Amino acid sequence: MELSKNYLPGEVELKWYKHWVNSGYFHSTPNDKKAYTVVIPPPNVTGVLHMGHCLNNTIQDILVRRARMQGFNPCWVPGTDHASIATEAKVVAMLRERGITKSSLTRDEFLGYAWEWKEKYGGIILQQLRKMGCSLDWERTSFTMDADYYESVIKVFVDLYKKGKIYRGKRMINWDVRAKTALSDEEVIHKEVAGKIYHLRYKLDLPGEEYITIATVRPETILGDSAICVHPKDDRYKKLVGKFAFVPLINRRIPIIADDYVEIEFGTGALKVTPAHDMNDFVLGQKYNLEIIDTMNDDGTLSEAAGLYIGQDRIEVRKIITKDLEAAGNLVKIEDYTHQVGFSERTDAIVEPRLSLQWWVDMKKLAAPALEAVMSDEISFHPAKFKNLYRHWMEGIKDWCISRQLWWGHRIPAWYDEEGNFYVAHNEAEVNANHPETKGKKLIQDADCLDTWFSSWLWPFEVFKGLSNPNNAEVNYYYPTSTLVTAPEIIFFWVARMIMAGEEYMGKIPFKDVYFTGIVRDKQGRKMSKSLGNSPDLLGLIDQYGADAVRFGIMIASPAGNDLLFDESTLEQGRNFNNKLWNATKLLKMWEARQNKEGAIPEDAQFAMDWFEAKLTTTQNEVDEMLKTFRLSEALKTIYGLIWDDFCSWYLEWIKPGFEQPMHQGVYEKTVEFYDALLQLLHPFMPFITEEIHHTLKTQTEDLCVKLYTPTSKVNSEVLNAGALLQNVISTLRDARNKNQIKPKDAIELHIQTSNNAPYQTIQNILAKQINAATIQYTSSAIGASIVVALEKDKFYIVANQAIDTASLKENLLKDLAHQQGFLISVGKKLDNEKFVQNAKPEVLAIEQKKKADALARIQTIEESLAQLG
RNA sequence: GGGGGCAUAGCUCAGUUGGUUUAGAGCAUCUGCCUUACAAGCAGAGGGUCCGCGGUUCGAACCCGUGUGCCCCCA
Repeated sequence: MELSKNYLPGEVELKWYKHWVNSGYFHSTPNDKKAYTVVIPPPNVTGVLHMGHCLNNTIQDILVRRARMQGFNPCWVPGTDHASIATEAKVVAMLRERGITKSSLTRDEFLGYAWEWKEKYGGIILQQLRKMGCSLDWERTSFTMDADYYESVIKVFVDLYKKGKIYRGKRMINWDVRAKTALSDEEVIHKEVAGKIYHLRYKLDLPGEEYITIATVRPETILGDSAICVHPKDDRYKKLVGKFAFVPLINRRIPIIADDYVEIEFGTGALKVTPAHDMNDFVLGQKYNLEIIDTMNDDGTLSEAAGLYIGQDRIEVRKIITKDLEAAGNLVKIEDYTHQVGFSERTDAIVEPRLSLQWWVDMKKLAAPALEAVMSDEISFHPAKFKNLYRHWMEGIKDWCISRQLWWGHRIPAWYDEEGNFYVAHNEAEVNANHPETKGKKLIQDADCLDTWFSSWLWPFEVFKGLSNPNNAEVNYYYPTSTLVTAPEIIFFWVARMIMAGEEYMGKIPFKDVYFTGIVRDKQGRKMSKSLGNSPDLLGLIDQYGADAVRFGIMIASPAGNDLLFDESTLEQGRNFNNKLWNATKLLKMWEARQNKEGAIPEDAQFAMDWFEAKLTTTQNEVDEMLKTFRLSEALKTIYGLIWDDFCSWYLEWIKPGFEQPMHQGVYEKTVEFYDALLQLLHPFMPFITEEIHHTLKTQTEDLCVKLYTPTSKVNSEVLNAGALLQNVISTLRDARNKNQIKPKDAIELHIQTSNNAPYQTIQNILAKQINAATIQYTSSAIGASIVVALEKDKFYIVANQAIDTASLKENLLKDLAHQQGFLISVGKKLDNEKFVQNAKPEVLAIEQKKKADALARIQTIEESLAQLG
């Protein structure tokens, strides 16, 4: 079979993915092997594959494939998240295109459209993961709104409510006026905004025309003021505390109070308190039992309670009220002022603090064991630096607002009667059963849904029906899972909460290791986002470079624990690496056809084989260690170097027969064996090409995908040293050739002056081939008219058909000499220091003494060479 | 405002309990080669005040303090 000039990934990838799935390699069922379980961080059902997914899922696939080849029973569970806000937004947009408004539909009608959308467009991302080669168990695809899953979410709500860990409370929440929904703090994006600060004077309830001036960035909220607050130590206002003032325009009488929350230096030092429309003012209001006047409707327009501007949007009102205040003589001045304003992550509307009845989870009770699990390293974070962040957050944890004013999601299982009583239960029948007084009464279920994270925190066990079918064989086998791979930005949204849910419902932590990936940024270091348009088209890249190259490119640029600066050039590097592998295959296929079975294996080939065997084993052990500690990028770099440099550039060249000469069968077979071992090592990172070449090399009895790693043998370090010496000599002599402008085609004669010929004799055939030497001889004295090179204690004389540039030779030797002498001085300083000799460990002392001896020997060699040059 | 992190070659990063030859790799750069696997390649080279300052130590890229500059999270 003729192999193509370059590697062509397209068909190969399709072919093998299909084969792997059809062979059932990715499907797992409990057996007597040890489980290695990974649950995918479920992408939004609306999602399309982006660079973040690519990184995240490549890492998971590497871990899972490696586990498979190590003899574990790996189970990687795919699935999607119903993503209530994002999906509802998509469905609303789809309906708008069809000329339907959400408000014209009943809840059931809307959900009908939503499911229709989900079935049609949802989960595209799962198809895309296949293109990347992800070895997911597709027979286990889960969705956070599957029937069983849905029931479990409800079960958890009811259970936590019964345990007193869920409560209903009027609290300040972030309100998205456009989506008319509550947002969690994490869904609010704070941005610096250039605004104005308004100084307004309030008439005091005292005889005469006296005023107090406050500063505010939100003049439209004065209609909801219930107090003015000053600092108790502020001399300007001390006499006013306990007195009253009138809110401008509406003349409501409000008290002047004192609290050290107020900053004396800020603004005028007097703060208007509007408990219904500011988080901090709300706290003050609670403390001083102030009236709460909610002046805003859920769409951001002013309410009846405002008294003025009813029905107009708060942003418009700001302009109008400013004019009216000015006309009324209450506006003192306006200054420019830059401050932080919260925007909705989803709709970009300015978020309004608003009082609302919401459902909350009391987090303090859940957080304690989850904090302990990470602090005690029962769960290990990689990199460990995230432990600090986690601790800080968990120690200051706030209650979790879990209700969302949406229809797509898990509906809150609470029912209200007409008197305003409410009952939490799994369903209405249960309410009637538990509360006989409700029978016959009209009950209405809470209209709101639960926060999406309230379902995803059950993911690691509910994908195995750990809650809907407790103690089933699967959850007992697969849970706790092994490793969670996720982005650091959802450490609180998701990771922390999964730990809590795991402890609460399974009585066990949900995973042993958490690997936090970096954030994918563009070349300029900007986070990739839709709005910036700096996100490349991943499927296009896969088409262009192949999935293996994309996986390579993204992994080689992903230092453990750091962000990844995505640059397409690493994909090119990946493609080139594919091609390198392909060409090595072509070389081996050529040798396969030219085998010679006669005679013994040549001595130099035997040396090369022994050396590579040792090198391979050493590297396999290194890679093993790196993967154990999640240094994936480093592991890939190591494998890349082993294949490109050690195998292709050194080993294959060392065993390469002369022009059109045969290759000894023993050497050929060993080399195929080596190559296969390399492919196996690389397979988790680049699954497609490795599988393809594995089968191209020879007829195989099993696929690489499921081929078990064999334990490594002991390393012969002596042969490793001999190989390193050979490489060093070759490089040094090639450098000398280059510097003296000896053309690659021109053969040289080499004379070696050494006190010990033996190490050179074993490698001399390889050496001759590698530096294009016609002859290699040993000498005990200097060779005239030659290029002299000093290496360690030995000297090399190159005789070439070429004029010798003594000046540049001398220059090189002098440079080397200066370096060695400088080194000698630094070593000498240490050894001459009595305190060093007294305090240093004996082995350190020995090393320093050896350094000194080596430096002296090298200096002598160089000086002798210089002397010979005259 | 509170908290966390980072700073080593042009770029991206290694550098494990302080001593492993006056710091390593990949990419990029430069020089020479179209050498029968590979120019998507081969061979070789150059390139660093380990952010500044101070301290601990016989010895600091590494430990401590401080300054500067970047990044992230929360308010």
